[in-house]
Amino acid sequence: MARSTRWTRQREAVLEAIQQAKKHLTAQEIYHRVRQRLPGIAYGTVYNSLAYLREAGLVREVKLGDGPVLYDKRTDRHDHLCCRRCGVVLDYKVPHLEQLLKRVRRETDFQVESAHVLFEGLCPDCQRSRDEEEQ
Amino acid sequence: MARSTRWTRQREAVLEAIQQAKKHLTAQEIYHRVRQRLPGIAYGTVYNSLAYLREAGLVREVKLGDGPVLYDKRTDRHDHLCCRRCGVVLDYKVPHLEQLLKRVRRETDFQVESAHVLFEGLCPDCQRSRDEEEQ
DNA sequence: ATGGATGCAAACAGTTTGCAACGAC
DNA sequence: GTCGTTGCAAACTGTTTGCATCCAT
Repeated sequence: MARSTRWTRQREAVLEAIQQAKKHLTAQEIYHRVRQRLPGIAYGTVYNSLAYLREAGLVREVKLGDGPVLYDKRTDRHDHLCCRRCGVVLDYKVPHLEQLLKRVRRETDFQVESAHVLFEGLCPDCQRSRDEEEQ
Repeated sequence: MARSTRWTRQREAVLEAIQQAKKHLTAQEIYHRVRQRLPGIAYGTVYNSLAYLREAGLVREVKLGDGPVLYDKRTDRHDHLCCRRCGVVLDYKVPHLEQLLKRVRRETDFQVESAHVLFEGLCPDCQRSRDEEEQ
């Protein structure tokens, strides 16, 4: 239970890196981007900042099962599509998820609080690449 | 692309450990259980066996985002409930998932092939523990 | 007898931790 | 001035890899 209070240049820079990115970033990618503004920042500080920002509800973690955790500027509940060939990640919000949660609560003894849905398949680019290879 | 062909004592023992377990096992748990039958087996061999069994469709990996991969004797498509307090994992099959896949295919450019749903909440035991603490 | 699988150990990736020095409050 | 945060490095967990030996075919 960290009782984090201080707003530092490092935390600000990490938050901005995530908010300015056009895609979901790994801690490593954040580290390299933030280093251009704060060349002295340490890896540990990036992780510390990410934990702080997550607890503060300013960013969200995305865990895909494979590879490192991704950091997402979008903080509302949503789901993801992941390309099994190139790994690109897109947002997608499963509709009426609350209905499914109610159903699971009814059918099981679990007090279900949330759900994460991960779709896997081929992104548009990789569909094209595969089509070309097959010709 | 490994072209695995040989059925060894080690692979048989790893498969049986998974099939006899009443819960999903980590590689470490499998290692310790198999060691009672084959005391000489190496960690690397457990991982090798698990990769073989997964490719052969005899076991399934369960990735919960946190912690090590779990191995599941159930090989049909299904989903999981995970307790956020004690980590216990239960199976649950989301109904009509194919309908949702079709919808996602329609609404996105992705060629969606599969989905994994992870529900989080409190298992019955942890609901009880929490109720006691609050009294 | 062949070469895929094993046992062992070292390497690896991602993340966390310990601690003295620093800086936000 | 306090004490939470930083930078640095070492530790840690889970998994993969390299290689000589072994054994399933």
